Amino acid sequence: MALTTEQRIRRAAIKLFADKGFHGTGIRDLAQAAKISSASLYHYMGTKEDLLADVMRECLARLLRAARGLTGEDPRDRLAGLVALHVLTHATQPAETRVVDHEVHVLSPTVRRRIVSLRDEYELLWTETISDGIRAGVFQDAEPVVTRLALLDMCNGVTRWYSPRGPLSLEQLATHYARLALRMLGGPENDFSFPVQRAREVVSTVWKRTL
Amino acid sequence: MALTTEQRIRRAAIKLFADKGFHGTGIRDLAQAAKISSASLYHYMGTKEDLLADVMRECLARLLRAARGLTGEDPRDRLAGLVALHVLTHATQPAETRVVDHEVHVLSPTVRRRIVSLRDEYELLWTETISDGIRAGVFQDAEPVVTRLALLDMCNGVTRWYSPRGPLSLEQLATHYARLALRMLGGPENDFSFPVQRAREVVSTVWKRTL
Amino acid sequence: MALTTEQRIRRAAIKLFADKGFHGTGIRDLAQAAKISSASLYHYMGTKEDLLADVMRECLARLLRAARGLTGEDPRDRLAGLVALHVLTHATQPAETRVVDHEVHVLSPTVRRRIVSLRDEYELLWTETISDGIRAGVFQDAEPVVTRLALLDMCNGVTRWYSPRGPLSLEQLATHYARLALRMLGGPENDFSFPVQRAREVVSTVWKRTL
Amino acid sequence: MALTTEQRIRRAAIKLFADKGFHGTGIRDLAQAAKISSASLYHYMGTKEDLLADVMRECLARLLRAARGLTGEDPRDRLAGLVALHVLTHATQPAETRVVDHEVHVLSPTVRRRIVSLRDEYELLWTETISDGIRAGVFQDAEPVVTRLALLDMCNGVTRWYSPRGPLSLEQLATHYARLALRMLGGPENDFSFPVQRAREVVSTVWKRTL
DNA sequence: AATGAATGAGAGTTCATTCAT
DNA sequence: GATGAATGAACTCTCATTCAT
Repeated sequence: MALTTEQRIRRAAIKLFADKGFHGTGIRDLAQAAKISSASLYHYMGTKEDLLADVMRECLARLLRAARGLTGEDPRDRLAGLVALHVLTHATQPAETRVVDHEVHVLSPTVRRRIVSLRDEYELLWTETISDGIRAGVFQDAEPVVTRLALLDMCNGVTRWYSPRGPLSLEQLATHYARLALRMLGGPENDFSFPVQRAREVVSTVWKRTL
Repeated sequence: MALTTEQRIRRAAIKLFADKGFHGTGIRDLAQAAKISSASLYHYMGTKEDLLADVMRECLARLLRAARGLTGEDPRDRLAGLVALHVLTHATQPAETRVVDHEVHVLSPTVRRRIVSLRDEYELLWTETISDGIRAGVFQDAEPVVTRLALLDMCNGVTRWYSPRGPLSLEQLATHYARLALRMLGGPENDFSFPVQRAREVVSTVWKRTL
Repeated sequence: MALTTEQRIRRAAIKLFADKGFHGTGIRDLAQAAKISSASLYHYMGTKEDLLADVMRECLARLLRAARGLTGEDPRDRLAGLVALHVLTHATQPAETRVVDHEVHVLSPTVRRRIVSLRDEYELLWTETISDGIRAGVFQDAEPVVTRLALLDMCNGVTRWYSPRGPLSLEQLATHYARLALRMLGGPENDFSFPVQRAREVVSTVWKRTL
Repeated sequence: MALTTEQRIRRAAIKLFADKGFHGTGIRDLAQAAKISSASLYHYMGTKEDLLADVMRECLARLLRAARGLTGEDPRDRLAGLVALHVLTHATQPAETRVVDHEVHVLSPTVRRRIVSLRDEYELLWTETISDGIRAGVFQDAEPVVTRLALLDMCNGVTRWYSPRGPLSLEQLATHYARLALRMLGGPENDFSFPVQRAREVVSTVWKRTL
């Protein structure tokens, strides 16, 4: 049940990149945290940038998979689900999400493109949901593109401050954010039947396997 | 009217720290961008960290000054004003705000404390405004602390994507965000009389002098 | 039989610190003299100061070990032995002794304390020997503390000028200094039976292994 | 009565070179201690090395002048005088003598030659005195050259440890060293009539004017 | 007489990475 | 599979010195 060397490296990378940033983390820091020599790191990874990209890719892939796992015909339910998923992911995987959200700019252009396109794929789900809602008349918003960005930025922020030891449970957090989102889109705030508990399970499943 | 050396250094620092991050920016990069030798940099600054802290301090001070310049009895107007100010600042000073928002973690504890306390002072204005609105019954929100964080995160995001060459004018942007904010706080979205134009002037004035 | 890298570094440090002083010796000088890159130096040492401290510690430890290896009941013989040992060490290991004698002041307080305490341990042997001699009535001296300092300073000087190609053999040098010391302490100059040859062997043994 | 700028610079140089060594003292340290800007330093001195050489030259010149001022037909008296003078100088001008004794090796060859030749001139007085004593039969020593070196090294050491707040007065110190010297040269220790008080006056006179 | 501004060179140290073992 | 050894390049920062004002 002990972690494999590869997993230890990824865990170390996530923690350190999240805490000190990519440029603030040295190869020796990684090696020490992963309990191997710095030379041995290079058996398991390409360059330091490759390690970062791998971590990002895997995290985004999981988020995307989770989001795709969401069903629901009603756009309000789908949006509430996306928000809950996103918020819960950021609340329970703060290190991973910090890396994904904050370190894109250090990637070289080629690598960055691949990561960003994954992110775009994910954001497309939000875009579609919002469009569907507007088309169906359940959302009112004059600037859906901007609102989508505002929603995502708002939800991303959770990674920076949420603490399970704080006053809010994960359920309360997710529910509150879902309400905020619906309000932002001009819908009655409680008009969604998405079971937040369901989002927790999805997040939990997707992140069960050690990265 | 040409920039002084000190100003060139600050401009260079803001641009480079914003683009490549603090750790991603070398002292030689700064020197080159400021068109002096790297040794000369040290005539005008202490350490690289001092330079970062100076920039952050000045930016936050200006934001705080602008926010304090806002008047308005009605909490809805005050909130709309804060949002407009924040969003316009992030839209028109993207480099400065990126540095302030993203590089706090590289500061050493002592320096960080001073910067964070400035930020706290600023956020207190938001907290008070929201409280006032709830007390006055014009806002409805069960989690005002969380909502304040959500609001700020949402507005911070603007720095990452807004482009004056995009479809939205600054006025439209600010107005839209003010509406979103009011919606989030359970108020009728158009129920504010804050003149966005006024916020533009404040921002413009505060940032007129070269940093 | 070739020197290891670690030994080459120590030899280089001793030679250069002795010739040009600690501050006068650059890390690149050390690297060049040790025939490795300056980055590689840091595989084998901590900081430049650590390297200096290591060298000093080892040299003092050897001197101390040699001095403790001296026997002799008669204080005159013991003093003659200490003088011979000290002088021969300074004559045959001029670089090492110069470093130990001249570079203490560059050490940071913490490190300095450790080095000085080693030196104090060594000087205690001299203090005890002089006290014994006075108590036994074979030495006459009104200021034994000062005289001990004078003796040590006198013997330290040898490192600066002795040359094996000069007119004095090591035996003559050691014998002469032993006589001077006994004269200083008011004893008949030839009244000691310490075999200088014995001191040579001790010194030789202690310094046989490459530092 | 305040010091001139030139004097402040010299005092600063002496103090700092003595405390931290030539290489350990920066031009900015000197400027700060002399209370002028580092650029202004260069109005009063040539290079940093020139400053060191000037200080050394002046110190040695004063020592030489003092030594030449000594009279006395009897070699014992003359030797006692030289020792007293040397020891008192080192006890009362510790910073100056430390610089002169410890920093010769940082001088470039050309400059060093001039300094060393001054030193040689001074040491010649010792050599002659010892020779005279041997020729006159009042000294017995088989290795007068070595003994002269031993004497000087012994006396130089005083600069490192003498404190006016210690148990020895300057008179006691000088008298003790004179005795040690005479013992080393095989003369009866008290067989000298040189008034140590006289040496104090000479030293005092020579160093009255601020360097 | 005095100095702020400026700099090329170099300081000690760490960087990510490679490779022989 | 693992690592000690090695390095060129780069790091932040300080050096002694010059010069226009």
